[in-house]
Amino acid sequence: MTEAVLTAERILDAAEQVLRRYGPAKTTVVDVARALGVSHGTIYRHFPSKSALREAVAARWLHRVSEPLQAVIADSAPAPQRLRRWFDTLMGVKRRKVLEDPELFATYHALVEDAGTVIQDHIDDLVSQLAAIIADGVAEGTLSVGDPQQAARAVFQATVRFHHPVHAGDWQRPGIEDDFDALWQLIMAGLTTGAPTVASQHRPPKGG
Amino acid sequence: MTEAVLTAERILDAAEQVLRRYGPAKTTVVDVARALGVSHGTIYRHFPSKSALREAVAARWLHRVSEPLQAVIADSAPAPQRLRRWFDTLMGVKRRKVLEDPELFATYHALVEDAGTVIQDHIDDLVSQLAAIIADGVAEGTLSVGDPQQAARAVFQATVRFHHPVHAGDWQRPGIEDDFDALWQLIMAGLTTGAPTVASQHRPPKGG
DNA sequence: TAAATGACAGATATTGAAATCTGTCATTCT
DNA sequence: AGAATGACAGATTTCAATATCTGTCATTTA
Repeated sequence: MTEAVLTAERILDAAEQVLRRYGPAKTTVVDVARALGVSHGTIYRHFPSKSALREAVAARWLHRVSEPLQAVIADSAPAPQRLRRWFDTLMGVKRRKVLEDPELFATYHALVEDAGTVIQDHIDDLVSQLAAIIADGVAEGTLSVGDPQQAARAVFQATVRFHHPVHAGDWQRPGIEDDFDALWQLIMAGLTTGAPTVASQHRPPKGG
Repeated sequence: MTEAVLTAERILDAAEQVLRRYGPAKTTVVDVARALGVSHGTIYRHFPSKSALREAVAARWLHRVSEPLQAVIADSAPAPQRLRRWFDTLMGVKRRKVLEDPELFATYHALVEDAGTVIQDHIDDLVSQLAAIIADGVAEGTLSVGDPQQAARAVFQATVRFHHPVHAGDWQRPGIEDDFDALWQLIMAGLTTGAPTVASQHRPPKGG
């Protein structure tokens, strides 16, 4: 029946299908193998363990999130507009995913949660994209910050509620768009003030 | 043995003890009653249901968080300092709780999670406190924002990663203090720029 | 008579035996 | 030979029988 050679890619496709159907808790390697019409031992020729397979699925999913954002960076609009569009795109993609299929979204979130370094790599990627836009803004004079990399991290953290999956429940609330607009106003004000590079101006007491 | 009259307060005390010992999943009304040396039916004369009891425990816990922050507001220092101290206090309290007894922290977090309106009330309380400080700052000329209430909401959201319990895992990471300093710098820059009152300067496309 | 009890019904949780899963590897297939 | 298989051991999960829990209320206690 299935003529094509068995590749890691095909296994990932099958794994996605099965995960979509059974969810992250019930999906087994045997299920994935059955979906492909092979024995489960064969899967282990391509992935060293079940969790490696899950990680690969998670990584591919995250890549699908970060890829469309590259297009925004390539754009020639001024940095402030691109920055806003970058977030609108990021939030739009995630929001759409939750609304369309909350269960599937939860599935991928669970996958990512115990996927080792995959999340951190993804976040680093996103922050780098932000830093690139902010650096452009500094170059063209539309933004004014000391250290674009640091500013990018700060902006990413400030917006956590609007893109981190644990807050997905909030994304359907009524006032959420106004909330983001208010936050955006604060952030843009902060990014156009010409902040110094050095970090700490006042340290909290350390001991417990 | 136990001479004192049975009050709601005493039940809450006992419930806390039992929760501390058994965790939120294993704690039963029977356990709480046993700890007090009464029958479980008696508990229901003071609380209409188990979840009402849990809510009351959660509310009391949250109150213990928001109360010490009132002292910061009463202080006479300039608003920017008070604002920073307010956050240092809030984050300090939470951080200490997680470090001292992560399991107990998780217990209370679970309690609060399914405690109905209790969380929202608590957040509203905190944001009001922030708004008060920011309004003072505007009055004394050390801060400059259009709408203190809106600014307070924005600041609270921007700092979510540093006080929302779902992010507690991050609080022990090495760079966390620098992260907050960078964010704080952005926020303070935003709060001293004299932003307009109206919210939206550019709306994202709505449809999916 | 106001507060507390404890037996009860229906709902929920625990438990341990049986079934299934993961990961390995000697063997089979092409 | 290189790829795939499937039986196997130990770990994990399922499932149904059993026990416990929640919330009520007629009765007891002080």
